[in-house]
Amino acid sequence: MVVSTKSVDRNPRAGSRRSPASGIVDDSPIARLCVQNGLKMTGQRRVIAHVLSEAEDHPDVEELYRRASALDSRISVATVYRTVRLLEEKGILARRDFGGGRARYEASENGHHYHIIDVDSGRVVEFENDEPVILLTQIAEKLGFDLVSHRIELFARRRGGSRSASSETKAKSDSINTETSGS
Amino acid sequence: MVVSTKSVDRNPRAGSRRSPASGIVDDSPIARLCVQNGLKMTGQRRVIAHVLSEAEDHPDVEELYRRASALDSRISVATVYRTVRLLEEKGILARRDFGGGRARYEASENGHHYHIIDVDSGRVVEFENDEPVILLTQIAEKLGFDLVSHRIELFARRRGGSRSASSETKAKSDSINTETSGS
DNA sequence: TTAAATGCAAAGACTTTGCTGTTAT
DNA sequence: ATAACAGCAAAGTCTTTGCATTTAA
Repeated sequence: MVVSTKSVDRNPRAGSRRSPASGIVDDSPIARLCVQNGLKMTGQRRVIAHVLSEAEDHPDVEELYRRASALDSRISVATVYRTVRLLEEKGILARRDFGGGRARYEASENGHHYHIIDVDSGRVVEFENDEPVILLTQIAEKLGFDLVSHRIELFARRRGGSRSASSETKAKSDSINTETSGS
Repeated sequence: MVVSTKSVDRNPRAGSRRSPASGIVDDSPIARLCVQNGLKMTGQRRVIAHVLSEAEDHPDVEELYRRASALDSRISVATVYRTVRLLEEKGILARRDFGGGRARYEASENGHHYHIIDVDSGRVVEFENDEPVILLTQIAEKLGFDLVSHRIELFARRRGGSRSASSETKAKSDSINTETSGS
C-alpha cells in the first residue's frame, strides 16, 4: 500500500534528505532510529528505511529489495540483507518466521503483538493481547525459568460467517506474498 | 542415551527384523507406524526409525545422520532428509524450529507439549500445559478464526535457585547440539 | 515383478562474505 | 581522512532432486 509521506524538501539543511535517484524518499521513523544508533545514512539505507517504515505487512528480503529497487535502482540485495541484519541487531527490526523458508521483517516500534496466519490464503493478521505473556511468564516461572522472550504463531482458518473482530483487536492484513507454504 | 531394546531375534518370521550390518536395531514404535502407513521397511529406514524412537531430544538431520550412521554405515544424508520429510507428511514426525537455521525433529506420538529453550545453554525443556491452547483458541475465535494449529516457544533463563518444577511438569532436557543460536 | 527406496552428486533456495571501490561524517 | 558502507560475485549452509541401482512386498 505504501502511502509515502511526500513532504516537499523545502529546506535542504534541515536534515531531511532524499535519494539522488528519486525525490520521493524522505526521512522516515526508521531512518531516524538509524541515526540515533550511530549508523551512516547512505542513500540506499535511507530508501530501505523508508520502505520498512511504510510497510504495513511482513516483507521478506526479496520483497524489500523489490520495493526499494522501485524507488532507487542503485540497490543490491546484498545491501538489503546486510541492512536488515544490522537493523535487527540494533533492535530496530524484528525478524519473523511464518514458515516458508525465508525470514520476514517488521519494525520493532510497531509494538508487541502476535500473528495469526490464515492457512487458506497465507495472509497474516496481527493482534494484540496481554494474556499470553502473562500466562507464559507464569508457566516459565513454575518450571524454574525467567521468561526472556517468546514466540507465538496461530495458524487458523476464517470462520464461516464474517463476524468482525472485537473492539480490542487491531487486525492488519498482510499482502499475500505468493507464499511457498506448500506441504 | 539410546537404550536399545536388544531382544534377540529368535524368530525370523515374527516380524521383528534387524539391520544386516548390526544386530542392535530391532522394530521400534516408529517403525511400526511406518508399516501401518504402508511404507517399505528398508534397513536404512528401520535404523532411522529406531534412532527417532530412542531420541529423547530434538535432533536435526545432521544429528540423526550421525546416530544412524553409527548403527549402520550404509546410510546417506539424502535418505535421512527423505525419511524425515516422508514421516512428517505421514504425521509420524513433527518438525520444530528453535531458531538456528536447521529443522529439528521429534516423534509426534510424544504427545502435545511445548518447548522452553534455555537461552544460556541452548537446552530444550518440554512441558505440558492445557492453558495456552484454550487461551489461543478463544483469541482466534474473537478474531473470527478457527484455530488449526499453533506454535509456542519460550526463550528463558534458569532462575537463580534450583527450585524444581511443579508436579504437573514433565521436563525432558535436550542434549546440547552445539547450537549456532548466537546473534 | 515392480513400485518404492537409496546413493551420489549436482542443483536449488536463501544468506553471508571477500574484495574493491565509494561515501557519510 | 577514514571507518563505514555498497556492489558484485563467489562461497556457505541447509535441503531437494535426477538418475541409475537396489530392494521390499
